[in-house]
Amino acid sequence: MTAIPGERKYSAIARALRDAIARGEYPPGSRLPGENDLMRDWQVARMTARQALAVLISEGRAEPRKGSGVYVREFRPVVRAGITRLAGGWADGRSVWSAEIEERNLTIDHLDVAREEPPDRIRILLDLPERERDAVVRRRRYSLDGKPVLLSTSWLPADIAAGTRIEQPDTGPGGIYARLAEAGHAPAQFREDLRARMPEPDEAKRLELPAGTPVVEIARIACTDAGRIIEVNEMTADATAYIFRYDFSLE
Amino acid sequence: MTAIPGERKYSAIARALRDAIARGEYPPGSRLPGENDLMRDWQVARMTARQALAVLISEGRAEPRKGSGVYVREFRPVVRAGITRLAGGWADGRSVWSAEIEERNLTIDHLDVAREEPPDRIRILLDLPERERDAVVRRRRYSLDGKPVLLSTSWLPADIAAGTRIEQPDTGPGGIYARLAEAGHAPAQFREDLRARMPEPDEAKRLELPAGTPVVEIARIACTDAGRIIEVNEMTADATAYIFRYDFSLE
DNA sequence: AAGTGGTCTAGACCACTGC
DNA sequence: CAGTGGTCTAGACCACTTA
Repeated sequence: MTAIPGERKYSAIARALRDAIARGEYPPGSRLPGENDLMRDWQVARMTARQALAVLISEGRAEPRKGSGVYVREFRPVVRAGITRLAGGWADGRSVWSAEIEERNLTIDHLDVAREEPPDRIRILLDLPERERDAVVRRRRYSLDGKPVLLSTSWLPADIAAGTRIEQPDTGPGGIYARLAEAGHAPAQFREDLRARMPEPDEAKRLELPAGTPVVEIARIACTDAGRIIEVNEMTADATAYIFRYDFSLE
Repeated sequence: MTAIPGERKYSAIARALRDAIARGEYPPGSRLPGENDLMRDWQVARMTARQALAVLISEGRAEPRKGSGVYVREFRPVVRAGITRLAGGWADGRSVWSAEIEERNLTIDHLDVAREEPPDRIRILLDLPERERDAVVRRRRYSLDGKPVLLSTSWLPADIAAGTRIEQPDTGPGGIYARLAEAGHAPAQFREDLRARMPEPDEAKRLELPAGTPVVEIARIACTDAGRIIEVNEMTADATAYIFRYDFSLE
């Protein structure tokens, strides 16, 4: 414990805990000293001990569980491959981060399909005609080993998707892109825009996110050869659950 | 102000402020009611008012300035195109988010080049020989309109890069990739792995991040046709400053 | 039933900002 | 110099988890 002149009490406590975690004294999943422990060990008031723990929580290093304690968080991300179009010669699995090789159980939790008038930003992209402002919307929630990790909302023009298997829960082999191709609107180009931010309160609830967990928002646009946008898919992912991978080769 | 049964005081205050921001009552950059205002208006103790403001701050919606007030945050991201290999027909600028069209001033703040022994994860990827464990490392900091937004650390094998213009601050036209190509190690494939997390304390300092700001970590690997990894670039970006864009076409 | 974190009060002093 | 957010104390009651 090296003292830093002028350092705040809560900050010194937080730093001591952070260092102890880094040294492996509190492995992932283990319980940290609680408010009462810190009050006793450091001779501080309750709110000061709480503030120290709040630092680690907001850094995403610890997770409070009501009535139980504050625990060191575990990170076990899966790789989501955004592009997989490799010319070979690329040794797979090469990553700076310890990626998950073992099998994980990624399932679809919730699925509903409807016809709705989309929000403005979607309507403009899909270029919906005046007489038909509705679109087909597919909403999904994905869970990884039982924990929700991804919310996905996919919009398609009704004049293409309505009445097809795209409006069924099970879209058949090849999914919606195969169905779009059969309907003469084969997707040819994709764009994914990513950004990270802190979650909205309702996203935090639906993804069961502890404090200090950002989300990654992905907007995927699919486009035909003719330049028509045939799908807009907005996704919100638990940032701690995913590594987003993009591979590309020159020629 | 709709009451929610059982809702906590701080939560109700936070929700009221959040809704007021959403309604435009407090535009980006404006000052929110302070601790003293909230204590008076809601008849609560100081810590309760603080907690309400802390909710908005940790959500990334507000930013405290010592001695001045709590302010609504502004978001003006730029688009970073990870891949730009378009077959045409793609109407550019199509995005779900209001992207920045206007010119922004992205500059390199800091730049230093050195020869160092890299950390293990890098050494393994670069497959450095036993007799030469050093690598050439280029560290950069980028600022957008004067605010630091990106830290970049690029590692290259010394047996390729040492003594070349890659070790100069100015690498010449085409940058390091052109120099690598001239040396017979043209990059042919790239991989970018992205993940979002809360910043380390020193990253928060170097990027001048207010609380509630995640960072995006990007690990970029460049590889020759022969399958040799010739560069590993680790970047840390202010998540509020960037939209990461990946375009790709089938065939 | 004991221990835990979550909320809340009513004070206090400090450093910093902006007029 | 007045107002602001930042830190800190010493209490209190509550809902929840765990044994």
